[in-house]
Parts: sequence; C-alpha cells; structure tokens
Amino acid sequence: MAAMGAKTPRERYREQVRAEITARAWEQIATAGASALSLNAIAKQMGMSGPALYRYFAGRDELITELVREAYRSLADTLRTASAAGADLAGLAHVLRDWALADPQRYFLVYGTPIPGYHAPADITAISSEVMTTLLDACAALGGAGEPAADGAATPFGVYLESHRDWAAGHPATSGALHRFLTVWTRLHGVLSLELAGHFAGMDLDPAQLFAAELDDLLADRR
Amino acid sequence: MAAMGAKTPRERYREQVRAEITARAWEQIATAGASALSLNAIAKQMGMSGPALYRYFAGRDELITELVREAYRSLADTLRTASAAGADLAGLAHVLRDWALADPQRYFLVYGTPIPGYHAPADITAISSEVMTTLLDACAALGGAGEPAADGAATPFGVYLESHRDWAAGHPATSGALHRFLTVWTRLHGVLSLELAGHFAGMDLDPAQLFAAELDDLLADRR
DNA sequence: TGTACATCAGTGAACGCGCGTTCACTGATGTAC
DNA sequence: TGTACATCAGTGAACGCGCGTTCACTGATGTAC
Repeated sequence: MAAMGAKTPRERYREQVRAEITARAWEQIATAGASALSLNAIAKQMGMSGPALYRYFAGRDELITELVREAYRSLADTLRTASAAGADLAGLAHVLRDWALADPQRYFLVYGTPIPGYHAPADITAISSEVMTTLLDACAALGGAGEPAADGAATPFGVYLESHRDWAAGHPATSGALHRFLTVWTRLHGVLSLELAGHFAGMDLDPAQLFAAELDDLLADRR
Repeated sequence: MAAMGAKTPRERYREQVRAEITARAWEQIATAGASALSLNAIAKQMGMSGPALYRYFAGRDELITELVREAYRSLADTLRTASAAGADLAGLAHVLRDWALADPQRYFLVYGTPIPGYHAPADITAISSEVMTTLLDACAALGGAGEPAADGAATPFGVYLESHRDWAAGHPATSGALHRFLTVWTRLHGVLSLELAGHFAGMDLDPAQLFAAELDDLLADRR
C-alpha cells in the first residue's frame, strides 16, 4: 500500500477530471450565468456522456456547492496571500476589486442575488468568515486613530457594537475597528456590485475613480 | 366609436388579465427567484392553458422585461411620492429600504446579479434615471454645507466629477451634490443588498442599525 | 512474471419532466347596417 | 330590434428540446498471490 497521504494515479486522475469539470462550469457561468449551468452541457463540452459526471458529483446541487466553495476559497486565499505579503487595508481593497473584475459572475455567485431556499453548508460559512477576518485584521492594524475610545466621542453605532460583537468570533478588535470593517465591506461591495452589474456603463463615469474615492474616504475616516 | 382615451370593456379586461399575469409572476419570483419564472406555470396557476398567455406577452423575455419595468416604475413612483410629500434625503433612504425589504427579489431583479447578454430597452433606462434624479434632487436640496466649493478644499474626486458630469443629464447640481449622490446610492445599496442576501443573518447584528449608521454618516458628511 | 480477481471510469439506452412556442380551431363578445 | 359579420380570448394537440437522473453494462486499470 502507498504511504499515507501519497496519491495514487487514480486519485490524481480523479482530481484532474473534477478540476476540469469545475473549470468548464466556470466558463459556462461566465457566459450565461449560474442559472444556466447544466451537467449535460458540461459533459458534452468535455467529450463525455452526461451520466459520467455522476462519478464526480452526486448531482447538480453538489456541483454548485463546490463552485461556491471554490469561489470563497479563491477569495480567501487571494486576500490572505496579499496580507501575508504586507498589503494593508488599501492593498486588500484593490486585491478584492481585481478579484471581482477577473470574473464578475464568480463574485455574484458569492455576493449576488441569493437563490431562494439554498443554504450553504457549514464549511463554506467558515471560509466566508476567513475572508471577513482578513479584512477585519487589516482594519484593526490601521490603529485606533480617530476611534471613539480615543477621542471620547463614541458614535451611537459604536456603542451598539460594544454589546453586539459576538459575530467577530472573539476577535480582539476595538468597536471602532469593527465599525470600520463593516463600512469597508458594505461600501466596497456597493461600488463593486453596481459596477459589475453595469450600472455605471452609460454614465461616462470611471468606476475605478469612484472606488478610489470611497476607499480614500474609508482610510481618512475621522471616526 | 368611443371618445379618445376612454377604455372599452375589452381593453379593461386585457389590462386586468395582464395585471394578474404579472402578479402571479411576482409571486413566483419571490418564491423561487427570477430564473425559475415559467409561462406555463403561471398559466396553470391562473387556470388557463399555456398558449393563452401569448395573447398578452410575445414570450417569456417580454414578460421579464415588463417585470423589470414594473419594478423600476414602482420604485420611481414610491420615491417621487415621498419626495412630493416633503421627505428629505433621510426620508427617501428609509423609503428605499422599506421598498427593498417588501420584496427582496424585486430589488434584486433591478440591482442584483445581471443576466449576461440581457439589455433593457431604452424606456426602462429612462425610468431608472428617474429614480436617480429623485435621489440627486434630494442631495442637492441638502445644501452645500461642507462642499468642496464652499470651503475651498476640493477632493480629487470632486475635481474629477467637474469634468465628468454628463451622466447627470444637465442637472444643475454642484459636484459636491453629485458626489454625495454617488455615495448615497452605492453605500445604501451596499448595506441593503448584503442584508437582503442574508449575509448578516448569522451575525447578531441588526442591519437596520448599520443602515442608520451609514445614513447618519452620509448626512453628517464633512465634505 | 504471470494469472485471477476487484475496482472503477465511462457508455448508451431509457425515463419522465417541463419548458417555450406554433397552429388550427371554437365560441363568446362587440360592431355595422 | 334584428341580422350578418369581424374581432379576439382561450383551447387542445403537437413539436422539438434539453434537462437531471437511473441503470445495466463494457472495458481498462490496479491489486494480490
């Protein structure tokens, strides 16, 4: 028997085919959106018969779940890598934007219109909070300049956050950092999702400029 | 012949059936999302045969377009009515939130994940800019307190907007008001869309509080 | 090294389904004289 | 007021399609002795 952890040729082959399936799935999603995803179409594109895919995924739902997992994993890794390389909050914001622009439908699969009734399994929410933790770390690292505790002028929402910070999962951030994280997350998402959806398209307005302006405002925040 | 503009019984009946079709369509969208919308399912629900609907809509695409139109129309009217009743920017923001919460899938049909390849007809973009104009008016009405032209400290983005304001369609707003409008739009959308998509669900965090905090920040903006 | 067996990827046929859409038609409603 | 005609809402049958999924099967790859 092979040593523990080593991969047999068959295992390697399986992973390879699985990877090709999801790769084709991403192409399909980028072209026609997630709702148009079809197992049969993927199989045809790979030169296989439809039922063959059932060796790799229990069904369409499991494939979609895997795609959502991949998307979160990709974003979490991308942010973590940038962070480890020394990127600060501004750097992470641009990494996020680049990641989103690289494949808008992938971004929307994660942060776009939810499919009513679909609930992601627990391991995916774990990856999702990995993303949030990385951003929160960067917010905390910005330091407390202008934070409520520092200048004594706590905002009502800052006070609210003091007693509603369980979602931070024990993160030792100040409520100012928590607040900053929430504004970073929601504001960047606001600009990004409208940009990716094409709402600035007819507007002779460079979304990059708006994104930069929002980011500046977030960093200069006089909270 | 009836007087111009008067409606024959047949016309009234047609409008009534058309209205019921779109009403059923909205129910279906609220339940299963826009991608699950089916003409046959609507017909069945109305106790009619499938082909009957072709008397009212040329096809599925035309029905969806009509739904998008209705959604924009509803939002534009809701905002305009509130504005005419004296609501200021803060009031409009809450009207927007209420409208979104009343039917999340309707909000997403308009501001959510776009269907690749779909382009709305011109009359819809006109209604869309009606929405934006109402918000922009409210921003302009806030007055120039703290605007770049007033204190002389123009932001880089404010300068950029001075030369990229064609999208405002001749609206006589200052670049400060334009900037405020963009931040209002994108920030409220950021909080709202994440809330509606359920991203705060497991977080012991009241989205209404965050929305209020963002709104406060927008109104107190020291630009 | 060779033989016997087990594993497992992939096929092809088949099932049932619901979809959008067309067509020729029936029957009720409205119009003209 | 009554008759002849036109309009038009809705039906039922039909077409072709692609979907997800199951099943019994073939044939290649890997394992054990």
